[in-house]
Amino acid sequence: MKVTISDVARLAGVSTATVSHTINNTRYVSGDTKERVYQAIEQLGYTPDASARSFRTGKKKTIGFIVPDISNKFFGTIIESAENYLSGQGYHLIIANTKENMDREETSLRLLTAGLVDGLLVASTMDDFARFDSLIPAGFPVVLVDRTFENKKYSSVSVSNFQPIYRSVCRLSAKGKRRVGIIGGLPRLSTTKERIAAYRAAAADCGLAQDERLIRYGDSMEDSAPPCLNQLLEQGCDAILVCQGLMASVTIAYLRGKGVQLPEGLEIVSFVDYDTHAYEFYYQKVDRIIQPVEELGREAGEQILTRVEQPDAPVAERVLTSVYRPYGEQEA
Amino acid sequence: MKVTISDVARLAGVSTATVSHTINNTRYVSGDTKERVYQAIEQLGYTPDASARSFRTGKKKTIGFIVPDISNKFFGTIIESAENYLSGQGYHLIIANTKENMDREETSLRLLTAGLVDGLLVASTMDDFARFDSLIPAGFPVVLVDRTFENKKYSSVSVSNFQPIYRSVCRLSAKGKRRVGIIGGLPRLSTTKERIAAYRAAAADCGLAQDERLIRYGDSMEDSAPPCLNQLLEQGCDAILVCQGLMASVTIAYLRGKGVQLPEGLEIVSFVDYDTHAYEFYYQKVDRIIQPVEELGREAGEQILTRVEQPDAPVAERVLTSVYRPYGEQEA
DNA sequence: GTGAAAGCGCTAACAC
DNA sequence: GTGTTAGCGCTTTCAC
Repeated sequence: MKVTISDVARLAGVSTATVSHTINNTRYVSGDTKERVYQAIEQLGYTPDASARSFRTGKKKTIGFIVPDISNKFFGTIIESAENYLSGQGYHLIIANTKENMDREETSLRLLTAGLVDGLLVASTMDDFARFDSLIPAGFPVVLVDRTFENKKYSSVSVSNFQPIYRSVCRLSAKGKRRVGIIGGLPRLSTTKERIAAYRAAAADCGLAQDERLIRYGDSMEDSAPPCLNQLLEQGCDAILVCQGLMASVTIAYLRGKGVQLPEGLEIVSFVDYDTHAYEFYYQKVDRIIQPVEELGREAGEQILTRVEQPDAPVAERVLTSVYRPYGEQEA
Repeated sequence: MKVTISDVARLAGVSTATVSHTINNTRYVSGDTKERVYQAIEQLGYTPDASARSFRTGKKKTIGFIVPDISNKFFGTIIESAENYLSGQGYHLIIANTKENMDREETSLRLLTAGLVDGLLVASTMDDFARFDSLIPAGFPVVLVDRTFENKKYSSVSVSNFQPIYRSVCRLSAKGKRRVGIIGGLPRLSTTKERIAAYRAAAADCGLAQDERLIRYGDSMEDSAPPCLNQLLEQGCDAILVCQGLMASVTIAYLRGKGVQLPEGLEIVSFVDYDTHAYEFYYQKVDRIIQPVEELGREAGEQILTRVEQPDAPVAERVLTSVYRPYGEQEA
């Protein structure tokens, strides 16, 4: 049968309170008593029951992370980084995958806020803040990751992409490009909106063609890139920005397959979701916008623990910056 | 404050037992009573507390998954697939990342088996079965994923790689290749051992050079491939097998960077960890061994629930098969 | 068809 | 410096 704290107490000849305090270092216990307790624990092979403990204390030592796509290396890396931080702080990580589906997100939100986790990290796929908000119990610790809402009720950790997008459009313009296209992610996401806004602003400021047909939206899944790309090529684009890592990889591969020479035939600016040397070769003719993915994950971990441990702390909005790295330029 | 089952009972004018049974459909409740209970629940915004429930029942409705590298798309996809199955069955997934570190695995094993999860999926990085085994409480449901041990005490879901490796070596031999090299993963892993064994058997059977210097081991991280590759090129290899997806991608990129033409300059056989069209172009000159990654994840999910729900079921050893796809051949 | 009440294993007042 | 004990919120046996 299961070994409980009472078994240990009995064998050690002390009370359960003493055993508990010994284990948790929560009040003074004499060296001698400690010794006997540890011996009993050892002898019985006792392990405190985590669910009894969390039931009693109300602390689960667990954080939930709702992501749109676990198998996407961008999120995989964020998860890794968050998990690394959290496990170091004695927390566990529960993962829920929404596949960019709002109903799945709703279900996960309901399940995870029902006493399963102490706090929630969410890379939301919702377009509607009110809907999202209605699913979070009052006072429940939440940190938005990567994707945010206009409403700043919740803490967030995100990446600012305005500057690198704006800058790359200007550079393309200076190089004489006139029809610059862009492939964004899902239109409802804050990240996409921000990037498209930067693109629009820069195109206007630089006097480039402003044509809605130059703006295409994918869904960040790999198969969505080629159709967008074809449409942009039909529009006679001389340069294209791709706003998401996986779509960018596919785009580059696809262009090579078509025999398009980079950068002569077409200039590409690409988001890179993670830092890797693996595709350096493929990217060496492509301007890159490199997101601070690991920092995003760690920061998300830090933020959520702050909220869990100090629920009344002011809402924090942390914005990290991407690095813009034109091809040919050396790494810093 | 928190709304409990007693609050609901009081408002509905019934006992807590009735509320519980109504929620859980666990004994007959008259339509009328049901109605009142649901109304009270609605009115109070009651949600049953998950940790009280799991404390009481002993069931956490949660499975742990210990993986060596979350950010690796191979594991990311397995996790996604397992999570998809498990969430459909009402289970949650807790992730722990070991980074191929045995001590981290030990820590995770200890933490997760201490009443946090109902069962454990493990893609172990341990070389020592005894050590692994000693960390699992008697009768605790465990399913080994991808990586197995000689000892068949635990259920497992893995991929058989003997056949595709053997076959590709034979084909290379038939094409006149004489010095076929191989880059394996971590030497201690069952997957690596199996692949190297297949390579050795085939090299011997086909009368190829059997030279230990043709066998190199990486660590499945991307930076480990180039050194291995350089050593093999120095050995005058005319063909190379790469046993892991990420290392294969790097290898192909690296060879292109060096100006090596595939397959004329060097023939490559590569493991592909996941099904993607993204790199079709890069892979079109490379023989591929495609692992059934999604099936691996789903099967792992099924197996662990079987063990959780029927702890006395016989140990199951499920071996899936990889697909061998020489370049130029169409997909089935 | 429903209720009363006994705990699950642990923590943390409170008491001495 | 340590013990006693009251629950945390829920499920489930036993009773009617």
